[in-house]
Amino acid sequence: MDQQYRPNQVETQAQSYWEEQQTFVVREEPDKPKYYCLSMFPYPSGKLHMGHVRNYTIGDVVSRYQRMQGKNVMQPMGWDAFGLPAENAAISNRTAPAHWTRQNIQYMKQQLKRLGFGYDWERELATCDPDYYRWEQWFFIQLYNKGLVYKKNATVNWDPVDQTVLANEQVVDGRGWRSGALVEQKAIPQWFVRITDYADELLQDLDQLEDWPEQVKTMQRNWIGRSEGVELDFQQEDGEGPLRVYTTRPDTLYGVTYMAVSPRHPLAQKAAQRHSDVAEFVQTYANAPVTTADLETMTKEGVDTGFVATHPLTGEDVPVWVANFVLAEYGTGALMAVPAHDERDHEFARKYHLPIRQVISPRDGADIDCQEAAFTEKGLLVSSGPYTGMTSEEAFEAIADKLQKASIGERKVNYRLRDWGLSRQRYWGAPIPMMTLENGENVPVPEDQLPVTLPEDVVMDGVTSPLKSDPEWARTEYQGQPAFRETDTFDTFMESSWYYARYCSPNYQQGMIDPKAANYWLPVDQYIGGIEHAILHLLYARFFHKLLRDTGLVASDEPFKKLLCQGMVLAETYYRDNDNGGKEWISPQDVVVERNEKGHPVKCLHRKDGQPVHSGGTTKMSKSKNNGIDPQSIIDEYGADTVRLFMMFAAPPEQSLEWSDSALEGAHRFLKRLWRLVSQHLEAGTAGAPDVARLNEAQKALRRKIHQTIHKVSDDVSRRLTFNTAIAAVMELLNEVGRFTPEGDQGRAVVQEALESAVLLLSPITPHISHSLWQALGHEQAVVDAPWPEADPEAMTQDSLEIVVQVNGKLRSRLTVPADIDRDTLEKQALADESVQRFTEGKSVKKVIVVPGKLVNIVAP
RNA sequence: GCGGGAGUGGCGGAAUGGUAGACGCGCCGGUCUCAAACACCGGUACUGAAAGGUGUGAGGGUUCGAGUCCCUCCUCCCGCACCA
Repeated sequence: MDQQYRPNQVETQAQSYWEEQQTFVVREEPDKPKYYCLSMFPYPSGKLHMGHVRNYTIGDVVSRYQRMQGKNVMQPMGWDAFGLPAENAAISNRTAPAHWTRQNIQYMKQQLKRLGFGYDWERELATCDPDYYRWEQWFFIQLYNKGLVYKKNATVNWDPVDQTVLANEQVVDGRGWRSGALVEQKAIPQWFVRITDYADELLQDLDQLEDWPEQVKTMQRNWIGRSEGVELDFQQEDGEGPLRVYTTRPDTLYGVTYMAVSPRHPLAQKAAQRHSDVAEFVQTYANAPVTTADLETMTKEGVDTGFVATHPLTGEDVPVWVANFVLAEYGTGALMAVPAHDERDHEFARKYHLPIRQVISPRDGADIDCQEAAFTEKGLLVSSGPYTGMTSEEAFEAIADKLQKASIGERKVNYRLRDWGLSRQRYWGAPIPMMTLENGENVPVPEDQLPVTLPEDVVMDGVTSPLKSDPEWARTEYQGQPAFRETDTFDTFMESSWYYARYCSPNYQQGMIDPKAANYWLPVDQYIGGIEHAILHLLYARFFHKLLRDTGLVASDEPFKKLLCQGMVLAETYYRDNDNGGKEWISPQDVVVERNEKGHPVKCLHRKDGQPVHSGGTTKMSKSKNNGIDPQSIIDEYGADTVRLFMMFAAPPEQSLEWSDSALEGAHRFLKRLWRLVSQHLEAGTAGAPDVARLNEAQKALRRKIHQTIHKVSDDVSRRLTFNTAIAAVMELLNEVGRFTPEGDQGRAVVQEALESAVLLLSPITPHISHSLWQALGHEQAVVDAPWPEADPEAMTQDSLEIVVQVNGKLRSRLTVPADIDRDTLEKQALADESVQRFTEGKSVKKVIVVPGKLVNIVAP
């Protein structure tokens, strides 16, 4: 074999083998256990970034491992092709979004192939293809016919200069990113799907997802935000009937000292007509930022409407305020404020000198001062009329009953989750298949007219969607009468909510999903993607799966059995101060770090001019900080295996990963070392399997290490998904091989076994070099088709063990003892140990704790 | 603001309640070389001559034993519904 490791040659060779053999093309094989491994598909933004490389390497490692387990593995890939960036690129490059997108797909596909990922490319799909989105349109109509879709007014960011709707991302400090105009809120009719109908099931079924990270499930639970409370009326003369509020704490009803409504609440609007200060306030917040984050970080402000409401139990007058922190969309858009027992109400009451009335006291009788701070726990009722003395729980029931009997309130389950708004006023998306008749009635596009195709040959002016600026596109007919097409397109989350199911039968023409294929492959066994998708994408996909199930298209309840959320890819940042007070960011690849003799960094210099630069800390790779590393240049220089190995070794998958040029070189060095060890071994030809009975101690020890490594790596790769520790274990094995002197046939045989094991264990991570080395080690069958090695328990057994001896939990000695030592003997030996006695001298031994095979702890206080 | 994470040598990280720092990077020393690069071998938490002592963001607690579990706090990161 070649003495030198030439990654380019090795990788081309392996890749053409897979291509010729169609290694990764799969179909349903009912007799074989299936494994569906899915990585979140990329948005075709131009070229792969390091985050993609990380995501897809993890998926490929899992897939190749499962394949070696004998599974029928499907690993598909496709393109989340609709979205805002294509429109922006189209404007600046003067190309049509479709053209730009398809060009990017072509380039990125070739990059993915260069990285050696084992995808079944016959299943490739792009969401911008009419063959894909036609089924989405079809499905939307099914939902419409089931009554799960409805139209209502909802607000959007409106740029009054460009006369266009802006995405939240396009609003910077309350202004349109292009025009700079102050953004307004505008209510327009939009389509919604009733995800709240499924809120309870989406919540309940989280318990089924045993192999999802607990943190993701917790985030989804909180996002759905189920709460049990009471909706009740405060009589009110000035509005359109009583003022209805929702509360989870009816036990605090006697502590209500004011009411607060959202600036968009009808009562606020009414008060605005009468009082100029209210009008001004409502006006200010009508155009206020819409994101929840902005809303909730604003300082809490309000104004008295001058209206009063009547307390349903005491009959007292309660003032009604308008407050900026009341969410129009949650509950009834109005709340009863109990400043003594709610922190936000408390802060607001203190600011506007509203009364604070304590009605709950702590169960343990502790002294509290509600004027100083809100007491938000449940407890015992005080100053609450007939309910005084009850517990919060008792009072909840009693007060709810009372309100219900008087027909002024009822128990109500509320969700923080809101229905999913599907409409986007943009061009580059799937057209919503609806029409409006001249009488204003909305009707779905008849099925035989699907798909409603998006025209692709368009010119973007940067302001108006081509669908909206061309009146001819919308003009159509419905049963002989004139009709107008919906010019809004779908939220791109629609496409990414069911792509995993379409991969099972990507070319199926008779329907959305071929049930036979879907029920073989689904659910996805392992799903991998960024943590940033923990809530929205993953919740929408779970919802869609239940919709698919209820339409009879899939049989399972949940789409993704096991979930892995990988961390971000970070890199060091460097900068120099500009003349104009800004910062000039310098690529980490242009910076040399000088170190002192202890290896501590002392200064950072620019590679080109040798002048110092400042270190700006480690952050997510981004254009703005100029700290992105292009994967392509790294692949060109070191090869795909080195990049894959580095990515898997530098951090466990859930954590963020810091880019490091020298660690990358370390990964490359390791592969060169592996290559050299194999090539040195093969100078004397291949060797057969060792004869276990004839091994000497050193050979037995190396063989023990081999099987311990197989055991550890198997667990790391399959159960823990900690590829970093798996690689570390193989490195340890190779370090031992390097120290080992092969003597005779048996010595060479053990080395052969060690090298073969290392190649097999690494093959999911570095498949190309493994392909070559496996061949060189004398195998006809390609490594990709080889089975995963099994650890031999016999080889792992040890005759003697090292036991740690502690005195009062501190390490004092180590004993080498026979593996089958009994407890008493071990205890005696530990107590007799010289360095143990130094610490137990003059003390009485109270207790001895023995952890078999591990440690002895002597308690002698 | 709310919700979810994370904090361990000079750096990335390991330690699945039981030896803190595996493995790698960096650095130091050595071998090879005319020399350099590559490669290989050895060392490397801090402190101390040694015995030992001290160390996992800060403070408290549970335990024979805590980086790991619990409470309070600090810092950083992610998400917040029209970025994907």
